[in-house]
Amino acid sequence: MNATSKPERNRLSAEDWELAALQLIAEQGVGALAVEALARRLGVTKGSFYWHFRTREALLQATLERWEQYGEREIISQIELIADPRERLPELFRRVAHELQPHRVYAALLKALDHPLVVPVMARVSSRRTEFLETAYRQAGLAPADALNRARLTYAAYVGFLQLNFTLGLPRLSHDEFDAYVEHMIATLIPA
Amino acid sequence: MNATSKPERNRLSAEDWELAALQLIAEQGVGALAVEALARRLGVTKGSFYWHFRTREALLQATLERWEQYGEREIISQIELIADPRERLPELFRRVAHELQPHRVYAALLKALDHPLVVPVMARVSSRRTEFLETAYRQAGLAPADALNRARLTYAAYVGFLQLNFTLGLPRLSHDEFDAYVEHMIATLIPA
DNA sequence: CGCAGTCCATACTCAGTCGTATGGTAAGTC
DNA sequence: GACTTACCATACGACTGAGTATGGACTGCG
Repeated sequence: MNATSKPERNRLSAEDWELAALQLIAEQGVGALAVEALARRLGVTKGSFYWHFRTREALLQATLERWEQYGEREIISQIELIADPRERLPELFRRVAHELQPHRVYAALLKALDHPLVVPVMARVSSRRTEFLETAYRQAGLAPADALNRARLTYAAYVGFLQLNFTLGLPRLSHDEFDAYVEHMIATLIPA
Repeated sequence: MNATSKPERNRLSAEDWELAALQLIAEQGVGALAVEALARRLGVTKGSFYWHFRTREALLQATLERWEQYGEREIISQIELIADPRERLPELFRRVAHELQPHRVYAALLKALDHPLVVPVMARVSSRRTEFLETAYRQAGLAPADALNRARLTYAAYVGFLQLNFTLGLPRLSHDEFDAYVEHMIATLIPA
């Protein structure tokens, strides 16, 4: 983290390509992940790329794996430290609502679900998160069957919100409106 | 509707191309909408296509417009006939849950939100539906501010469900599980 | 019958992108 | 100081898919 941040005249590593690929995906989607375009972004040519990766798909695969591993567990592990189980879900909602960059990547990957490589990754990540929600709902007092469906509903609402207000830029919520929406979600989805 | 249904040796019209394009989008997404592939599907060559449309984008545009106009208003108009306003939302949920083909198209379009042509169409359709939900929630007794947020939450849950269980094929719900999920949605989102 | 308009086939051009082949340069290593 | 290794540039081949040019076939109409 000391000298490889800036795109100066440094040599590149495979990790640099993966990070740049993830950023490009967040900005323009998986479809825009072209080898030469990414090389131009990094100030080099294709020759560099094909030294680090065997193919374009290999880069995408490595990038997705990196995202799947490093993308989660910051929030989830913090939430589990909260003592009162009934306080975890509201706190989770509010913390997630204040993120930004992780949602960008996730939203970009949602738009790339026609690509066979991203489907299993998104399936694993989404089901893990849903399972986390399910246990949280159970700890909050919901019956097992209700907890499962409530977790599905909650995560579906999250995904749909990303598509509608993030990708689609639909209602263009103001900051206050967004906060009110989050509080409405909490009041509606979380058992009192 | 008498002789233009079957793909026999008939001549084609622009409408035939648009309908075939919509079906192909529903099956394989917008990215798979290629001129020659669609021509093979219809049993002709590109020469036919470029007589009816100036470009590939023109076909996509026309197809999206057709979908936007003819895609809705079947269910919505039927729902408005229900006398008791408090019965409309549960009935809407259950009817929508029993559809299939419209969801296919909508889900395919959700995956194509990186294409600039589909964004405004999806924005219009989605906001119209959300507004319909908002008035329904108001008629069901919710306060205006709550009705708006509840409508957003409901439609986001719908969109997210499509992505997760349709496109992603996530939990692979059985028929009974799906019905239970719908009833859980009704119990959670609709005021008693 | 002949002609014009409609619809389609064939054969191209052109641009974008993946992947390869090969040579070049800077930094270490003995 | 020669030699290896890591990284990159350049040039090329091949494929894919959009769009064009042009001619042929069928149909209705005078």
